[in-house]
Amino acid sequence: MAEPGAPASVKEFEERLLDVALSLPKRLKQCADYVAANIDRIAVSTVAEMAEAAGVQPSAFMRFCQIMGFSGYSEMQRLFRESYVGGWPDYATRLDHLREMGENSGPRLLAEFVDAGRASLENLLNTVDPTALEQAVEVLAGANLIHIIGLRRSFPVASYLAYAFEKMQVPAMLHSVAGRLDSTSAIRPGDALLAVTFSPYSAETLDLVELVRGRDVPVVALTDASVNPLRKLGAVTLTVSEVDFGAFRSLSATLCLAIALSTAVGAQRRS
Amino acid sequence: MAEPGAPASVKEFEERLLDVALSLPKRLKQCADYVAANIDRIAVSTVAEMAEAAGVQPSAFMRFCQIMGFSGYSEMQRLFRESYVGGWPDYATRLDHLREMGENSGPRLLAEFVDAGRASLENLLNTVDPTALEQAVEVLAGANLIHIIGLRRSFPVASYLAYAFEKMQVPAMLHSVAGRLDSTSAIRPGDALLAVTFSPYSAETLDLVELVRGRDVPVVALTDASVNPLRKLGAVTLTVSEVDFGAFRSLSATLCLAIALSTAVGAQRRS
DNA sequence: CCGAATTTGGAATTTCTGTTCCATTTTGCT
DNA sequence: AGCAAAATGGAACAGAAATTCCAAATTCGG
Repeated sequence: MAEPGAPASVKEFEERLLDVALSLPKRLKQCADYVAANIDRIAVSTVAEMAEAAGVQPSAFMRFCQIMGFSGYSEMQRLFRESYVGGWPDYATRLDHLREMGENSGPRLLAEFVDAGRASLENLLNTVDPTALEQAVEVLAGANLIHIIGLRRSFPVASYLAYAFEKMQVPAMLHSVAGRLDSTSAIRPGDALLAVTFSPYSAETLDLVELVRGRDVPVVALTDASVNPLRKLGAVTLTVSEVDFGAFRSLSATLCLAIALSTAVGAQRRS
Repeated sequence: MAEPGAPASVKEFEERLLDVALSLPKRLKQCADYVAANIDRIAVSTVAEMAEAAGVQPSAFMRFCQIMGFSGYSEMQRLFRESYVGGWPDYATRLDHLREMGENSGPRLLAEFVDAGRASLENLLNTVDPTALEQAVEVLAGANLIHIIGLRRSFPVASYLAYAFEKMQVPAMLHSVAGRLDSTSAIRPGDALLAVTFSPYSAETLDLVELVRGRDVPVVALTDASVNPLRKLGAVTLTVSEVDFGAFRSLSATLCLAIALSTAVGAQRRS
């Protein structure tokens, strides 16, 4: 029953996985990736479930098990069922557990930020006005070229938006102040500006918004709840309030809105 | 399928168990007692195994399941399997359906991404190894200068890290390939490299990791759970598994980990 | 102590899951 | 481009597990 080369522990299993993963054809690599990311599911799932979740046929998953050194799925599953040591605590208890750790230890901070992030996401659905969101999608989908600006803390968001648009082949341009190369003349009628800014608002961003409004270019703003100058300038404003922990603000909610926005724009363009 | 009076959570199950346990005949009481003491086995055992361990016939155990309000063992087991994996529905297929249905309105997408983000964050606590995290903090806190690299999809994360370190006055340098200005000679002994990369891994990042490993500079990698080449190169690896669906990858969990990591490093430096 | 009701054991049945096999497609090489 | 080898998808098969059913055993009231 126990194959000669079969991993005898979860650790051995992981090592084996690393070994073989790189030289695997497409479908089998999918299995390896899914298993790596969801290793704890093996104990409680059927082949059919695993295969579907990995996006392959059950037969492909079987082959994967055999490559890992087992006679089949059942044998592989046995390894994980046996090493299953009583119910993993649920999210809440795990969180509590991590919180009890040392003051500023990494795990402790992680628990706090995860919690803050979750709270932010929950809030997000309440604070974002659906009408404004659809309006924003409309504006951006109708633009020839989408200009994106976001500096300092907002820069990660801005760069993510640029990446997402590029992926969906939506014409977009990321403006930055690197090297003081303004590219303001690239912003032309028919375009739109997507500005990301949070208090304290950077002057460069506000200046740019003001400038393009003067050229009748529509502006969509991703910003926080405080009353800010952007609304006055006639921007479609999407409000995000992040729950912060300590002095640091997670960007979970902001990025989530950014993905939703860019995906919606991409979808609308296509149709 | 779902019986009207069936427990919908492990908690409800336990309550119900207490209720019925006293008024049970001998064999069924045995079942109740064994289940009470080994509640976590339900997820990974067959009826036959449970029955034998409880010292009864399978049919007796079946009757016990029915008394607990389920249609049979399978239904009871499903409750425990689902609670074990923290049930995150299959977002890949869900988004697939969304796309097929042409349901791409902004608000609808936002709700989906919020949900996916929340699940990712919960999962983060499972996938990140606390020991590895502390090790990573150790390595980075001890470095003279922290070099950060992350391209394409990982660039937002890398730039966020650079911003956070700067805010905390931790010496850090963001490497980019803009203008093909490699700054590899800036990486010197005593420094550390923080690499952010997700499948498909960019060659530039892998090359840089390999290069600095040759100089005995320690590497911390923020990456996904897919089996990847970084581990082999001796990097401290922090794994995040997030829902990946083409361009639609949320970065909620990744950024959360990034903040926790950078904050912890900042705190450790100060002390 | 007898008889009805309840509980129990175990075999028969059915459903579902793991596994295998082979035709078709894809990949890699000359 | 054409061929051989490898990989893949899907359906058919085998096996194991859940479930049911009923006869035998036990319990309990009279």
